[in-house]
Amino acid sequence: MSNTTPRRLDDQLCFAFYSASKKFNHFYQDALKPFHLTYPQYITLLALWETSPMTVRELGSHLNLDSGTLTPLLKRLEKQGWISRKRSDQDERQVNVAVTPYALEKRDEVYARVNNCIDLMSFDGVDYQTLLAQIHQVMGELDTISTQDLIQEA
Amino acid sequence: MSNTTPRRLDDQLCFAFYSASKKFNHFYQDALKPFHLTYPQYITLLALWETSPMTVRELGSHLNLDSGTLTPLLKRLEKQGWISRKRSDQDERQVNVAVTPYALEKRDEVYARVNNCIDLMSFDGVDYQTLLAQIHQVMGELDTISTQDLIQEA
DNA sequence: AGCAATTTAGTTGCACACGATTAATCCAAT
DNA sequence: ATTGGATTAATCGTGTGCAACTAAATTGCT
Repeated sequence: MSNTTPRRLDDQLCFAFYSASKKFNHFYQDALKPFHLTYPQYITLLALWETSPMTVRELGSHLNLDSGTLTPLLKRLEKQGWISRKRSDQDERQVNVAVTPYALEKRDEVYARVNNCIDLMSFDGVDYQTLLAQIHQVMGELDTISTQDLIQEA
Repeated sequence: MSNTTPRRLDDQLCFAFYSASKKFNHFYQDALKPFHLTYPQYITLLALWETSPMTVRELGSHLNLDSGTLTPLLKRLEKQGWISRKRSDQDERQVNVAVTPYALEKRDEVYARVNNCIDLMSFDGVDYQTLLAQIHQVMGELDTISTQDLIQEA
């Protein structure tokens, strides 16, 4: 109850992630412009190029997105011909999402475009693995904080 | 044109920022629940607690947000009594955004709540300054890539 | 078998985020 | 003094992101 100084550093850490995420999003938006894909749509396709078909739930647990986000996103991808959605015969609650032949045909082109754009960057002073590990550690820490902990002092 | 392998590592870096940003957002959403503030609203107030008044443009350049995002956000903050919006007399194009007495009164309480929630985390294995520096370096690299570079090979 | 609890995807409502456009205002150069 | 260009905030349209809820289907328990 005594600490009334803004945590500049911690705020900066969150703000850094917030800003970096937006910048990356913008970067991919430009890189993927030839395909009319957004970053969330791109990572959805990435997951499906690796494993297809997947149910909406499986996709969601890979991408950390719920059906409220995925359903409209998948409808847009379907409309543009990248994926198909079909209710499972075995369990009619599930919807199987699969890449289309068009998506398979375009896959290498998308990979090449993204790789070429990434090549424009030079991560010289960046220790890639350490950075990734630290981010994961921060995320792990965020996961350990339960909503309960936060609520109890509200 | 030859590299058709997905850049798992780079995708992972972007995805790590993307995921961490969402987790942080959720963390602050919970922490700020007693005040009915979102994270973007909170950083807007942080900026204004430091400098008030500011024009929408000045706020936007601090937070990297444009008027399309800020105008509705500021209207919500105004409606809830945190800020005031008044068109400048000197230059009627500008709108001066200022914290209200209510916001000043609540400031320390918000700081304390955020600090208490951050205290729940332990950034043990994390070298805070190095992490921040690396994130800034990545952001700097993203800034150097101009849209032109990305467009030319589209 | 029958029914309650669970699971799944979809829907709704709200809040960003941003590109593109618009309207009002200011400024600068004639 | 006018006017053309620049600046500023607001607006519009699209696309997430998520909490809360709904409807349908499945599972589990007796």
